Amino acid sequence: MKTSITVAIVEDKEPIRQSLAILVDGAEGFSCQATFETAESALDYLPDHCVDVVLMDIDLPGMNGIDCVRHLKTRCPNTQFMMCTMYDEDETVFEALKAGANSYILKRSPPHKLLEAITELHEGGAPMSSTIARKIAGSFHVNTSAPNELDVLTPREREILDRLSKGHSHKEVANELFVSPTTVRKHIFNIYEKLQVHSKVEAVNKYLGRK
Amino acid sequence: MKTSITVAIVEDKEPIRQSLAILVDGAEGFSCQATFETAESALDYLPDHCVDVVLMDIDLPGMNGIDCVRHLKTRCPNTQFMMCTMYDEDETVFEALKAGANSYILKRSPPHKLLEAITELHEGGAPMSSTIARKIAGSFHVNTSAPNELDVLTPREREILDRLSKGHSHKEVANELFVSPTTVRKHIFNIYEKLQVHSKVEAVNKYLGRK
DNA sequence: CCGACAATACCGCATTTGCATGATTTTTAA
DNA sequence: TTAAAAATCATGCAAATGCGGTATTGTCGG
Repeated sequence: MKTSITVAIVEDKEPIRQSLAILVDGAEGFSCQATFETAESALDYLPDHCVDVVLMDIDLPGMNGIDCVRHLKTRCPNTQFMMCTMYDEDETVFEALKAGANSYILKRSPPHKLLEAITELHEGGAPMSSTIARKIAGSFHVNTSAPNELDVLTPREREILDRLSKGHSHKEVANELFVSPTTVRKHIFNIYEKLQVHSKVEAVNKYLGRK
Repeated sequence: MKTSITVAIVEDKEPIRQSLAILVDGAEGFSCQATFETAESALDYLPDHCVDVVLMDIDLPGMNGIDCVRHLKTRCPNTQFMMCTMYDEDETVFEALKAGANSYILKRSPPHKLLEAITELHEGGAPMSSTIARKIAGSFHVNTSAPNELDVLTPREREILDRLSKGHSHKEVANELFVSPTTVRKHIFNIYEKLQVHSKVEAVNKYLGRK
């Protein structure tokens, strides 16, 4: 007989917490080990009683679910965290992933989907509600049709800018490329003109695509 | 009667292409509009005959599937691209997402899963094979247990570093903060010592968390 | 109370950098 | 083939920067 997936639930609203617990505990192969009303109580208990999966609400009184995950993840590295919330705002999603969550599903998902997701999470997947998954995938997309400012630079200029971006000085770049420092300075001057900037930091910011 | 999801397939290996086409065309609600052996032939045909979903192999002779997506995405903005490949290497996955793919599944997925994924993709989801999804989610994770180098900085130093990161000079920062330029220089000097760097660009790189 | 630290400020020096002007050679594109 | 663009190098100046030392004031924890 294979052992059940152990689950904990962090959710402040009584009825939801109860029904989640009943759903999990009633299903074959799942075992609800603990439920918490607050992030603080979860932080108190879970580090000493690690479970396989934690269902974490985000909108909690006091500490929110994301910060709770951030703290727990370091103490329970083998626990998987499933954010379980009403909202699908961009920032919340990405903050949760940064904090260490491996799954993000909306509460409106039907019960059987939730159990499926828990299983998938435990088996090494990262189940996401479809709108969330689309957001995440889309966040990588870079619009190639929008002409990149850097296109106006020549390959040589990009080469030099790349080394500047690593913190190298005029002289260092000159040595690396086996050219005169004055040549490098000339290139940098040209780069500044093309990018409409007046210092290394500004140029590097544009190069690395941060505003 | 609702219309079928129109599909195109780009896959160089004959048997796989055939069986995918048969699978898609044979299923209720799906219609395989075209199949291609190469990225080039797909680029030639698809812009004038946009479909709902394209199943794209990555490892193609000539142009690879990722570059093919990059080009097609701008011409068929409403088409969804599903990368469909044997491998799950990190770089490939992220390059595909950057190129505009919304889904990435491994060929070893069973047929019914593939059809499910096409439907989910068409309905606004971003179906991923579980190992892929985990990679993507994990790519956001920042290890908070590793003490942040920036923690050694005082609030004032961070304030100054933040302005430096925007490309401001000593003097500008001094004016913004209503302190003497020499004070700012002293702070910067201290920052350099704490972060073990020797130039603005290096300091800003550390501040913005880019190596 | 005292020591540690943060924030403020100044002086000075050598180097780096931003900006201007000009020139030669090679490569690329029209 | 001819013109434009890119890459190379030089000279010079003024300002910005990196590095070192020193000093005053205020805050905070032991």
